[in-house]
Amino acid sequence: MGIKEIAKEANVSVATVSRVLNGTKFVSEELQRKVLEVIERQGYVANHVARSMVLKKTFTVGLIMPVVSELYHQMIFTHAEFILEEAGYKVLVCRVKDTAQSVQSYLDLLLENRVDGMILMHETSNPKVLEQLKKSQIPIVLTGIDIPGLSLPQVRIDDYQAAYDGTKYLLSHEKKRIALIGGWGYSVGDKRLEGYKTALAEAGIEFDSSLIIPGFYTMQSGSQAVKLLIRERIGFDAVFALSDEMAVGVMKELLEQGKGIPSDVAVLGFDGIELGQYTNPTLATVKQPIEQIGILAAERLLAMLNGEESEETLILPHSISPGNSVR
Amino acid sequence: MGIKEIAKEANVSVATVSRVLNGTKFVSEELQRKVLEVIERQGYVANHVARSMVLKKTFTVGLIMPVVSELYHQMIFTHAEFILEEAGYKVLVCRVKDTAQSVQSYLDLLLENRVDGMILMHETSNPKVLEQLKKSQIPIVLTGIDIPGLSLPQVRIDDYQAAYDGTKYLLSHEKKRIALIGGWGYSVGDKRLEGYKTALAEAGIEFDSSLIIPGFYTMQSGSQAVKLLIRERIGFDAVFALSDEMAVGVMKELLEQGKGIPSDVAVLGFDGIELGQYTNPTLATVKQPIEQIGILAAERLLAMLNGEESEETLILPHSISPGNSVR
DNA sequence: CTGAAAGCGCTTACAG
DNA sequence: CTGAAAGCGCTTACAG
Repeated sequence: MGIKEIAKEANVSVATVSRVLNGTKFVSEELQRKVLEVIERQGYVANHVARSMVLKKTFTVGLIMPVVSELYHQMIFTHAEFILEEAGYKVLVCRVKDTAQSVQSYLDLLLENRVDGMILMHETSNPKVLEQLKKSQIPIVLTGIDIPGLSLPQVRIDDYQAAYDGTKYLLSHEKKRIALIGGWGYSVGDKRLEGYKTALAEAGIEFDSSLIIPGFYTMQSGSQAVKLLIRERIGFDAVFALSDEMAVGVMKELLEQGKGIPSDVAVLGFDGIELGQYTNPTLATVKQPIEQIGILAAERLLAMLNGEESEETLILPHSISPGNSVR
Repeated sequence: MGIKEIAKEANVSVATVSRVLNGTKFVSEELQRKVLEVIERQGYVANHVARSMVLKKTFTVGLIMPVVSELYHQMIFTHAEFILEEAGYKVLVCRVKDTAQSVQSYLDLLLENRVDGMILMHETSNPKVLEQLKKSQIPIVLTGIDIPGLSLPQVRIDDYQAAYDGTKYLLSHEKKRIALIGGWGYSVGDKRLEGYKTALAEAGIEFDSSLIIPGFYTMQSGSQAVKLLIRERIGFDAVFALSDEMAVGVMKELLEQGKGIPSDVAVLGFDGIELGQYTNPTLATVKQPIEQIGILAAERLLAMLNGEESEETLILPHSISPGNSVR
């Protein structure tokens, strides 16, 4: 079953078995053949948990991500995983369902399981978690998020600028009453709100807080936001949803309420997931370089896993992706 | 750093530290307090890989799933994970990108990492893999799939019947030329094809193989299937896409080609993911009990992890979920 | 090139 | 109730 049995049956030492298994040292062809033969015949399966214990390395990376904007996060994960897997790492995914408390427990979980590094895609302001992150012994890269005051490397876009550009885009289409749907109280959302405000101010349009609607970055919450706007009789000629998934919900609800898109209401999304090209109408959106974010986050982590230091923030370019929802 | 340091500092044995850590045996309040104090002060983090080695249990479940029909598989994963997590298990996700070879290597990976059990959502016909699955020492439950000849427990719907019912539904809406898009050569797809054929035969409609289009269960491939049908001038008044994601691609392409849905072409999906209610028009679909599949698969696995035997196949009921894409 | 032995950080019979 | 010690399945200096 174990290396010991293999060794005995092949008439060699466990050291030799270990060496042919890992190719760490030269082993004579004869012994190699003998060992391999026994391994094959016995159907021996190496025990990586024992291996991890002595190496103090699990070849596992922890990934903490929120359960909203699934298509966006999933795509980042997909690209990051591809790189990590190629480098011999597996990934332990933690999907944060609810509150900050949950980030805490996932962090503990990953640490107890001795992941070699972490990709963090979920913001938190929990001071205890922040403290833990700060004195983390393992490399961590923040992906798509910014946790101010933490000197960890980041890979993301400039959310302020992106929202500013998105808002400008809507303004350039003669929109005056732009509802903004997003999650407030977090760094990313708040920065985007600032970008929106700045663009409005520059256009000489007064900020109206009744147009700022809280959303949970799900299709359903996009739909609810529109319901709210209409129920409260808040006039609006555009919706800027801070995730494409919310935008999908927004469009569905608008159509259901008999509104034309974009004739009555223009809709602009955020993220640039594939789905936006398959909706009817197609979705204009502020596009994040999703693939690049995933790849670069993984590569950055790998570099750190290989001993490189990094605190650098990598800001990737966003762009406006046109669609029939804004015209 | 380790339990040994904690023990020394608290003036107790490592056994005692282990006991208060795990609550496995009664420890006097005084020692307990002392140990806890040191643990807290030192910020000790338990090492679960060492723990796993001696316990021969990793509290990890492996999940092998395809990278297509992501929203469907993701939802099953979501529900299964919820149950598993509650029971103290974490899950190691393997997302199969390409061929059968890849299932093989993921299987090896999971076995080497000593997962306690596995949920398999990806079909395979690779004989070596089949052999490995057959003599698996750990519990495995097949989820949403059927691998004939393997006496492993399954949780899924009756794919034959579901496709039969879906086809009947389209037929009852006076559709005569129903294109079927799916993946052939696999158990699930082939069964659905049989259901389709039977329904057609019962309705006295001759089977036309030019209406059977291969697809990869992605939005893009749904779109391509429609392009193919139109390019080849194959007349059709309905499309039965064997995943909702393909159906979304189908609808997008139909609209783009100026076809009315359902006036010119009715579209029926398969799976019943949330997105179908957010498309325009809303998607009629053959609905799988996704939540139940996920939950029951996880519960079944947990039961086996607790020593229960099971080879039972659990067939869950499907249903037709109406939508404006079929009227 | 190969092997004996120590050690990775825990858990748990076994004694006391 | 508590502790000394063996052992989980590996890797790797250290000798030879």
